[in-house]
Amino acid sequence: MNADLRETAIRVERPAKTLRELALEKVRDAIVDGYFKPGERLVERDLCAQLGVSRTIVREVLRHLESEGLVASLPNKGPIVARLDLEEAKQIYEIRGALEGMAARLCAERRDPAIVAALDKSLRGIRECYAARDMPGVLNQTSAFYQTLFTSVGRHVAWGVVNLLTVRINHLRSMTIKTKNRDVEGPAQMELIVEAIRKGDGEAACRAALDHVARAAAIAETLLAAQQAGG
Amino acid sequence: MNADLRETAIRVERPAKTLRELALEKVRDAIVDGYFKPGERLVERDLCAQLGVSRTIVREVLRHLESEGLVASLPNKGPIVARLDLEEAKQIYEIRGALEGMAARLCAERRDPAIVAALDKSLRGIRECYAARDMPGVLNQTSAFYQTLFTSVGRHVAWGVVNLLTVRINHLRSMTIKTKNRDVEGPAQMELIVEAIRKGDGEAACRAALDHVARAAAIAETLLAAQQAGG
DNA sequence: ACGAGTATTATGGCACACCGTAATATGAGT
DNA sequence: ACTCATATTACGGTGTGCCATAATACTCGT
Repeated sequence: MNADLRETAIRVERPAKTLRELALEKVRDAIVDGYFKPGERLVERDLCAQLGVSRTIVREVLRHLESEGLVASLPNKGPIVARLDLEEAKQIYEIRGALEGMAARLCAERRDPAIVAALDKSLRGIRECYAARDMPGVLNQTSAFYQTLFTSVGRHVAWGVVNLLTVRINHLRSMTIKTKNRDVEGPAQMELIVEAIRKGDGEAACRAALDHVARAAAIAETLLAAQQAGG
Repeated sequence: MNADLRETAIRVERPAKTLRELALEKVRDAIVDGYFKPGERLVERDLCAQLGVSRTIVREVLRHLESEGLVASLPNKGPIVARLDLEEAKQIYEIRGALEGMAARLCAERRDPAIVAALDKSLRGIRECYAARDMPGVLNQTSAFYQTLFTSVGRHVAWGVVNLLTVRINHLRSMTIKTKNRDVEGPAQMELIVEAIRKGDGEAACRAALDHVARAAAIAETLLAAQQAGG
């Protein structure tokens, strides 16, 4: 019967996802985008008011973000936005290097032109976003590039790990891509990855991926050091 | 029949850390140890009764375990114990290989006798536990071995990732170490890692670590395949 | 001005109540 | 007796008020 069809017409913007998931994304974005600053306290009942949801939801969201490493909980104080220290950031870049190198090698050994085509497409997208000064677009396309690298060889778990770690250094990523010359240097390094994969040279692909991450890490380290000194 | 037994078996004791942390560990252990079987539904109100805590806690714990990958949530059905499929397990072993190889390489390059001594100590512990048929001990000592590998070169984040992934394949680990000859083969492979580190040969250490994980993965794959076939 | 006692604030935790949905049981009509 | 429709139940999703406790702010008496 069309009963539910009729109901959907007047339905009150009933989100497909649960409130919890929506709230989770809101808060995560708020932290990642810097709306909530590192070290800032996240008061449950304040969040309830801001999000327009109940404490139940807020608490579950905070717990979730805690397990993602975006939120830390001080004993007898409550949750705060996690601080990112230089050492942790370096380790995250290092892990990304290990996993992205592995994925690049696997892509190369697969010798599938479709993979190369997909990577090329993302790479073009990155260059276009850079040209248009669309920095969020650059991040998205970069994520798409690496997502292809992992999922085209079926490495969904590794992609999940990389994603989990990446949100923690997101603001570093935003700063890194705005660095002078990064708009040509970054895509050039990714081009090397794609080329190695095109040639089926796993070793070179792995090395190129490592180089790219290492460079990003170096830039991030400089930024973070300067930020801690000057800020 | 054993309703009482089931209810009291994993009940939390109040003191010490927050109830939430205690409950989290209880439920995680219950899943890891197979007290809750894969695919089994985790009914919130039942868990409240079994753990002796409120729904608030139970829900936060379930959320946490969900983000750890130990629990999955079916839409409009609720949480169940996550099933582990062969493909996922293989990927987890692969990631462990990448990270443990990296850590082993770093240990070798550090050329610190204290690291070798600590690894040797864990290795001896493993052999002793094998000799005493103390299988939980074997797992603990093996964890200690790898913890040393990571944390002695300061790679706490990577160790966290490995830990996170390892709980998901814990029952495979338990089965793997009970395999015929694993009591001599496993320690022998770990000995190779230690030897390479002692010699300061990063490349060999990395390879040895990869070999060890690869062997464990192969055993696990056989077991899992047999298990799925046999039922 | 200082210190003790008190009020406020915030988290941790609990109990309950309500809704929607899915599964199951029940019952009425053929 | 079988089937279909309806009632009931089970359970997650969500909201809310309340209590205990710890930390912090405040106030008052000296």
